Amino acid sequence: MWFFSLNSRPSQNSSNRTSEEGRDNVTRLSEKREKILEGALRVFLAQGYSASMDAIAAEAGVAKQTVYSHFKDKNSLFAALIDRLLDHFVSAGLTADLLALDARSFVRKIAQITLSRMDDWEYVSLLRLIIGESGRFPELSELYVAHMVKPGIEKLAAYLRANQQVRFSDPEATARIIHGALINFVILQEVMHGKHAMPMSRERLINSIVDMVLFAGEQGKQSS
Amino acid sequence: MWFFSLNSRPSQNSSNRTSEEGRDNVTRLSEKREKILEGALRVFLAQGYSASMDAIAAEAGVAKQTVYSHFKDKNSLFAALIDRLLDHFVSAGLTADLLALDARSFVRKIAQITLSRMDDWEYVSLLRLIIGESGRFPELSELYVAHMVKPGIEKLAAYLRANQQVRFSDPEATARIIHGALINFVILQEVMHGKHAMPMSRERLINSIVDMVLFAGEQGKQSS
DNA sequence: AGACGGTCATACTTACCAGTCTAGCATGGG
DNA sequence: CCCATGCTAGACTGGTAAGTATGACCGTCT
Repeated sequence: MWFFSLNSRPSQNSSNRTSEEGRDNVTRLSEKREKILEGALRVFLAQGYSASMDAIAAEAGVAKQTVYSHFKDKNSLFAALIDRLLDHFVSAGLTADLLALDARSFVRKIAQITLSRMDDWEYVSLLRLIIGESGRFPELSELYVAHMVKPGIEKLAAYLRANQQVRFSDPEATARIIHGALINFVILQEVMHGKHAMPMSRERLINSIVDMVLFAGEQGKQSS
Repeated sequence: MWFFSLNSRPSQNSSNRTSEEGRDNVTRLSEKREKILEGALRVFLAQGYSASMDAIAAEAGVAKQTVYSHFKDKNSLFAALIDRLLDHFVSAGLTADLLALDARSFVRKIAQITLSRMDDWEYVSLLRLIIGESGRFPELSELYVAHMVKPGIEKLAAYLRANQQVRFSDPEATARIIHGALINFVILQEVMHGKHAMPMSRERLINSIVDMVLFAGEQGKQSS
């Protein structure tokens, strides 16, 4: 039905910004576009795809016509926003310096980073939105999987596989278990509002994950 | 805003079915109600809460007025349906005979049961619906957590805690890890359509979970 | 000054949807 | 036979939303 870009990055519009001197003009153009995207972000994340274009325009402090002059229709705006959000959260992935850590610290750090997103209203709402719309907009969740989940799990698996201290019999599956335990904690506690019904501290979960993974990895070794 | 029942179980309607001889009448009443609920099930699960009452009536093969004669409004119908669905899936929980199994078989069995629901379109759609509407209808996800997740995790934790063969340092957290790894697998593969982008067999995940949990549990013991 | 382009407010068109209303049809019980 | 009850089809009301159209405003470039 429709299509998400990502990868195809026209930066702003396909308009010709050859000379840097057109800055004044282009800047103002981008400013509106930016305001629209920020308004759309708040409204879409709060109300889901059913949010009205009037509400978005109002939230952005912009006339509805302006929204339609920057984005073809609702789908385009939505797609542009999701692209942007995925881009944003993808950049906050695991960096090179983590790879130098020992296995125990590495897993702990990954877990802490993943769970720290629980506090990010935008992340929690994005998760809810993507899962919720995954029926109507499969491309959306596929994009999420391809750009956020798959790379994350693969990097984690690659680390586990390459690690010399500990031998993992199935690094890919182990990576999925770690990722699943963490993301599901976010979904359960924040997305599904389970933190009151079944509270648990992040540290407690992290400690258990670290212990479990490390013990499992030591199956062939003798270590205290 | 509105309210889900569950617990208040009027079985069918609160109507008096004292004598089995009123069957003819009541049966026909229930038949319509049943048809409506089945239609609503298909349409709500496929399209989300935004599905139209006309579509539901059409799918149920029933006049719209009939829908409104059995259910006050859209919310009531939706609530009744969710109650019904939660009821249905809750009953398929872990039974007593599982508790007799040794730890390894127990965890494996739990995992198999949980993952077997991946094939159930209704379950996958319900998961998507509940998460997706958890912003607009927090009661919905809280009900899900209270009636399906919490009991499941608590039973699992209770088994782990009581188990004599293996010592778990934190059974509750361990139960959450197992549950998270499993449910997240369902969400990733089926709800978010990730099975093509990142395929993995259930058996492989189950084996890793079982190994991981059992090794972790053996930390204080010497067993092959 | 005049043309242009982006923006704004507002109104409009078209479509959909929740919930109601009406009038007719079928059946079963008195 | 008649009436009550549940059902049906379809029209209707009121409200909301996507997307378009209009006309006015304003800074910039020529």
